[in-house]
Amino acid sequence: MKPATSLEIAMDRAGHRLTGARRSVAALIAGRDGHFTAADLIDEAQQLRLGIGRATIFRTLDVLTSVGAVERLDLPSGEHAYIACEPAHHHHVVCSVCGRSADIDDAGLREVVGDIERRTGYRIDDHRLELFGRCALCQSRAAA
Amino acid sequence: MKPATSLEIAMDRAGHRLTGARRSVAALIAGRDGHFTAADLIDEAQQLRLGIGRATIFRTLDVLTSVGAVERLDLPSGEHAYIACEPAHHHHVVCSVCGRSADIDDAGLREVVGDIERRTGYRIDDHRLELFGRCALCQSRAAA
DNA sequence: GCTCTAACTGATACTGAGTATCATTCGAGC
DNA sequence: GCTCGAATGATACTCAGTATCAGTTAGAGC
Repeated sequence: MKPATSLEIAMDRAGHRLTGARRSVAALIAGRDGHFTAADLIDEAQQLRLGIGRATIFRTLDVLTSVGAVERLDLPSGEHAYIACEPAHHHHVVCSVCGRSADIDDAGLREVVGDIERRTGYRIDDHRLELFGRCALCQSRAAA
Repeated sequence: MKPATSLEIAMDRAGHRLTGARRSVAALIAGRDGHFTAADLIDEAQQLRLGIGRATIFRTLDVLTSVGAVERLDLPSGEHAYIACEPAHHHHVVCSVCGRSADIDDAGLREVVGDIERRTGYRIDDHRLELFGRCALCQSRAAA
């Protein structure tokens, strides 16, 4: 079988098999707009009677994360959520009302990190910036 | 009883009682250099036979977090760790070798956030920046 | 198309973090 | 000292995530 969605392509390229279960999970993720938790997918799979095991969903999320097609983020509540995205270094702005998110590139953060390295003496290998707020739509809805 | 450490002062100020258990937990935290997990504290309390329950340690960490004397951070591994710090908005650089951390102030991030707001249309209420790398000491050790 | 095999699967059991409950204890204001 | 509500430890629970394992399947090589 040939890969169809970008999630499937990403798994295929990395040498992972394209099984029925993985396609189903990819489709569930592709049908989502904002971020989602593993529990969300498990619930949905159960409701749709896809016959996919809990463990398989976790495993598929791991694969997609390692491939870079999905990124894990930590909500302020401490929950672990996932989000489908392009496999390049970037960050997310998450709307705390509707859950939708937008990708942002480095946005001048590289300079900030360089400045911090200079001031602290640390050599920084990795960083995560997560932003939480309200998207334009939810703002105008609240104003109305 | 009068509060002694800064952690105790923070709890006292916010109107929380200074109990024996809370003092013990505060002492455990004060005796730590870098970040730590709830499990670390529970283990240590058990080894020292302090007679503090698991639940109490979680509750005390909650109190300290709500008071701002301790901050929760998410390690790249997905673990939840805590770190004692000043109750002002700032970020952390965490050494992935020794676990020690340094506080950093806004470091020009405010401008980056403002820029992102302009470009995405989001109104950003909250942000988290976490940096992981190696501290100066661990770098020179690795070089030797 | 058929065969073969390692990768993958679902079911199940397990672990470990964090929460809820509840009778008992205790800090601190009077 | 007394009082009372906040805090406690023990216990049981929930829920996310992992380990195991026998059975299944994708897809490469023929």
